[in-house]
Amino acid sequence: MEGVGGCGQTDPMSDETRAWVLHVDLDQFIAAVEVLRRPELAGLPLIVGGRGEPGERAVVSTASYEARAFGVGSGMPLRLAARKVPDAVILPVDREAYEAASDEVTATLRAHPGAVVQVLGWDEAFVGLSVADPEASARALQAEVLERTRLHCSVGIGDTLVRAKVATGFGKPAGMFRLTADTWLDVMGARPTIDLWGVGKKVSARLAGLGVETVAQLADADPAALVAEFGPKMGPWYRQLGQGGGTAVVDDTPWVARGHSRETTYPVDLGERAAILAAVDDLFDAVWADVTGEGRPVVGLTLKVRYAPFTTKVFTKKIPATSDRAEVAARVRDLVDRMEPDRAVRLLGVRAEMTMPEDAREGHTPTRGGW
DNA sequence: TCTGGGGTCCTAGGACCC
DNA sequence: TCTGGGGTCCTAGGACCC
Repeated sequence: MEGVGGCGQTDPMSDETRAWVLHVDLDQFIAAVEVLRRPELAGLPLIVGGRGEPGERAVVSTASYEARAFGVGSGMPLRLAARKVPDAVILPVDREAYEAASDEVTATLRAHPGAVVQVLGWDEAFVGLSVADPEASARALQAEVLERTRLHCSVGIGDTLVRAKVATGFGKPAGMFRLTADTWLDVMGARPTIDLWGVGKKVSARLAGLGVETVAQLADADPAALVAEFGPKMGPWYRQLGQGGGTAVVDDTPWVARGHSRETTYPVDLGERAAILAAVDDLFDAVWADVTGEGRPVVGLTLKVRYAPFTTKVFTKKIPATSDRAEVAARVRDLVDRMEPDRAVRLLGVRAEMTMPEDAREGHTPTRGGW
């Protein structure tokens, strides 16, 4: 991969064919899907979240640009968002509609000649391509997605997954941006570490405690200090992240879920044990349906409890692999018995972990989250 | 402001074994 | 006797992502 006859410098506009990572990210995905099926909403402040009731215990999934202008963003309590934008159109989350639109986009990307596609979520994917002109490929992908789904997307172009993912932010909306080893520190070096994919509030604060404030400082941080603070895996990983490094290989291994879960925040806190047991049974029914759909035995269970107002406890239990519903239900009941009695419950969650097939996602990218 | 739901992966500490 | 060291498994908690 060294430049043939090169003198150490690579021409950023070289016409040499090489492997590129393109990160395709749909703009305002959920709001855009809603506008497609209800064109009269175009141009209105639109908020999607929960069951679409402004007073409920829920948060904003997506806000349109018009609503964002009022200071509404993802993750904000729906109640607060409704107060900020009294005229907003508030819609319930419609997972099936978004999944259907998402599948269309994925199919479009996969149909692109030579594309290796790794889906990250409803509205984004990595596309691996060996080409000479990645911007031309990005334009082509945008046109193909727009033609088939009427949705706009932005594209980040990089020589690693991390650089492609970060680049996308500079291409929004509906544009593209290239970020490589040559340009990474020029563009990102002076920015705070929290701008990195995988660094949140807690980690950026701990980094600041080590005197590491910027991406450039993280890229050059003392490896031993990072290991001491974050452990043998995450320490080296954060340093590499500061350099925009990591894998350049887009992995299209089919997704295999490790588990399934359901959780519910109740509009009114649960007090009676009978009500709690009934609620856990409902959650378990839904989880069991997902698990049996996979056809793999259950090997672990988790019960999540939020006692009002906001103390969360998690109880976990490994169990011998089984596909016997009554058996698993009995183990769930064991976990319920660990709950503190006589405490009001605001949230309950049930999760089941399944056996993993051999070699599934083996050696996959050390990134975390829903992908 | 008062905090959803569905995921993944990492780390620390204790138990247990050799 | 009054003390090792390593490995593995399990549980609980934390952090992050979309």
